[in-house]
Amino acid sequence: MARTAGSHSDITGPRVRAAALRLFAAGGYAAVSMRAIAAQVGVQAGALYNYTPDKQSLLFDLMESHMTELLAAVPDDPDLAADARLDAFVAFHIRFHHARPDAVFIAYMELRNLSPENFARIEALRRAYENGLEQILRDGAAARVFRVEDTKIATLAIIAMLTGVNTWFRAGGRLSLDQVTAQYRAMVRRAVT
Amino acid sequence: MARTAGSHSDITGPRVRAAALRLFAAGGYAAVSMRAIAAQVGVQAGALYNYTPDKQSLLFDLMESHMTELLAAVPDDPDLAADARLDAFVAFHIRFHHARPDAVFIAYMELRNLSPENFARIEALRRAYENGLEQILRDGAAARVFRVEDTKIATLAIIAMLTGVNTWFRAGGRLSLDQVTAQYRAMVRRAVT
DNA sequence: GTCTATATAGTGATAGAC
DNA sequence: GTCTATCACTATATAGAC
Repeated sequence: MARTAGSHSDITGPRVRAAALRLFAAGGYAAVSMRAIAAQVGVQAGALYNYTPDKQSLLFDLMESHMTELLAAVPDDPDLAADARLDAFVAFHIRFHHARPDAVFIAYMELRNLSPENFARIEALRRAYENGLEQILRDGAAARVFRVEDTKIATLAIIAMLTGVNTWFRAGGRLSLDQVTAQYRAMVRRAVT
Repeated sequence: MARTAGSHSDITGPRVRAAALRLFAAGGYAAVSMRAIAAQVGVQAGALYNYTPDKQSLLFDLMESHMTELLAAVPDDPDLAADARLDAFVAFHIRFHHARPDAVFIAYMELRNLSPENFARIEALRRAYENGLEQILRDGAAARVFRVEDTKIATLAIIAMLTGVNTWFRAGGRLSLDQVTAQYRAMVRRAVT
């Protein structure tokens, strides 16, 4: 612990990321200044550059972390029946995204602010996630559990439908998240059966 | 036609709106400068203020026009059977949105850049559109043509699913828009039946 | 209606003291 | 690691000539 007085990189770094996440989600990447992020953290703007080489890297890191966590957390047990795997995917997607509204919002809204190389990396992660669902649909179609004309279209349709929950669901409303999940599970199942 | 020489408001106005629509969709409202819009139109930045009081009004006008056109164009014949009305809604939504990718993108992505009053006006239009679909689902449920646990959730799920087509469909690809529409129609029908 | 010029304020990023 | 100070730009919006 021979740490220099005033050294707070272990705490300030996460705080910079947290502030950027919140502000980018609320106001949009282009509309948020480095000074605004610094003010949230409680430092001067120049200090931020100890934690990120530039503003765009900050955005990319947030998006990459989100996508990596998503891929690490998505459950899939190929030994289960396809309909059970689909149910599990639906429940997971809704719950995971509900827990991270800011990261989800950024991951969908700020893609155009990434450099071409960074954009490609995020897109690859997103596609890997989609492929997980598509494999479930394919296996289910092969086992004649599902009836899906085109698994790619069904994949995109289901993900768009599920992600949409984030735009309107608020805890404490008319329905609980479990109730909402149950209804989406039923709609998704019927859509592919 | 006693028009002053150099007066082009009848042609410049629409060109300002078209340029703003394109640039806002491509780069995001906050990242697009009035100078960039002016350059696209072929005038100096100051001249834009003959057509809009400020940048934000330009955004609002684009969004309001889009939503008004959407509401004016959506077909619904209450005398038809509910399933036929739903099919017509699906086909309309996909086609209308496909024809206006920039306006659709802006309407979903730039809501946070509206003033509270303007935001409320756009939201009201959006809700009116949703209500049109919900009424179809309600009528179908009452007639026992549909089985929908919660018509509000089903409405939001269907619209999210259909709007998602804009994020990936490109003409000239593996499937035609009609083929895509047919598959979404089938999935939507099954989801509520 | 469009131009040029400008007021006023903000931007991302860097240098060097401590 | 954080600060202050600053560079080099860019922003929206307006004033007044034409």
